Amino acid sequence: MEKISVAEARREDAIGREVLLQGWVRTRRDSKGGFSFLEINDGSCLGNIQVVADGTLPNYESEVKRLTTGCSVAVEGVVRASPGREQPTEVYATRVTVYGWADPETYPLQKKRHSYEFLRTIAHLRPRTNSFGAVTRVRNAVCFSIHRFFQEEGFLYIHTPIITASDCEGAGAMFRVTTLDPATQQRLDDAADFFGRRTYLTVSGQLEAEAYACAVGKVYTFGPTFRAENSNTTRHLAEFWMVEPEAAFFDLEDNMNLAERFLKRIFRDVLEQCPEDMEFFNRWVDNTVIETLRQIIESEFVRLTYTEAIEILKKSGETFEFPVEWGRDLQAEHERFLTEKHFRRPVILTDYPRQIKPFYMRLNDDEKTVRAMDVLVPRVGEIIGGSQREERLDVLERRMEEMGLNKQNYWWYIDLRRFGTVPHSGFGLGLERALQFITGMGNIRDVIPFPRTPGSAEF
RNA sequence: UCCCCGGUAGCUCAGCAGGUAGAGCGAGCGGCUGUUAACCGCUAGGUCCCAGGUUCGAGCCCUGGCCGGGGAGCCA
Repeated sequence: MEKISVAEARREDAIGREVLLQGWVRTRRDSKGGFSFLEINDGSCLGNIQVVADGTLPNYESEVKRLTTGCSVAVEGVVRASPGREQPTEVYATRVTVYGWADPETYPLQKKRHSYEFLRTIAHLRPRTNSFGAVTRVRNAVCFSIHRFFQEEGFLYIHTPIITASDCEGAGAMFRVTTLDPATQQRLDDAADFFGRRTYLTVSGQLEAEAYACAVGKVYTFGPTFRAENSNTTRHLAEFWMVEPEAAFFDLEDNMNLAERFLKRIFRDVLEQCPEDMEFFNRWVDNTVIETLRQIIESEFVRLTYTEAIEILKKSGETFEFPVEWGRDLQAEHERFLTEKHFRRPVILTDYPRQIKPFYMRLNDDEKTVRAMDVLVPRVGEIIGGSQREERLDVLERRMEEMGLNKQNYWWYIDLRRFGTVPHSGFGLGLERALQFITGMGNIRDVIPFPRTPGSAEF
């Protein structure tokens, strides 16, 4: 008797083996022929294993026939070829043990489809559904693929701080971190606080990653980031996961090549590793996701400058709600036009006007634009944002002054240019945005286990 | 934060020109079947989001909240 997963038991090479299966009942169908069918799922794959529980089991009447959706069980039995059409194998049970019951009168999950809105209110139980099981497996595959890609490319995985005193300017509002009690201390005294200064949850590990890139060459961070923006959309979370590679001696060209290789690698891996889950998304969520990913893997990303994009938008003849004008940031509608209508594939925009980008991006010789790059994809919009960093001490300091930043707060960052400075580049990928794109899920709250959004931190 | 839309049974929703609450699914029970979103019958189940107001009478109209969804801005 060996303990195996549902995924293993569903494979034909399991036929004939005596096994132990453990999982949760999805549904039970009785046959008055004196036996029951149990569908068992353990999360190892999308599909269930069909268990045939015969009436001769000692606990058949007392327990097996009382099993309902959500009950947890152990099944010992033999894997056989299934005469049914829906599954290659089934398990003929020699023993069924109940771990825990799930009162059908109060158990919220039924064996029919639920709305995502409802499932969000039971985020602790929604991983037991097909949809969220699939999201969970795809998310895992993507994370693994991210690590594999960077490891193979020679990047070192580094850990940048979660609690930070530095503001990666332009990245949005921050959460304060303090041990002071606002109820008893009317005015929060930074010097008296735990760290002796004002601290926040990180909005980006980029600045710290640059320090390591400027020492060990190629690095990446992959961790949680926090934004206190009061934005309520299908594409924003207050807590999300971000991948941020940073590489010394990389110019923007190298950076774009890395980003393109990176995305293609993730998409290819997910199609390979999670075919069943991807079929599920393609069937029930968005019937274009698989084809879209395949096309992207095959095609080359379009690359053009911000200035060229403005020209295309102006000549498009489209009527936009927001005006298209050089020097203004592109709106969601503009990005969508480029990726969904004009090019119909991912687009990398580069060389944005300096005034709409942060201080650390490298200034071009025209003095008007910076070496920024945004990777835009259909439906989701900006999925990657990055740049070649400003490595020239004098230019960096000048730009900080222009933007009214206090240079003392960035003394260590400036040091990286003062001592042995090198050209370097990096970018950030929002993990959940990538997952939205891959799975077709419409709301970012449904691709992270326990979403944090303004006014909502249950669970 | 702004603009729309919504909140009725466990879930998804319907509800008439304001007249006192319904369906499907789910659940319970029974029937039938190597079944597979099973099928057939019966039964139970509701502070119609909350608080005011108008009215003989409010799920429906008005006011103010709360919650959810979509879009926008900001961004990843």
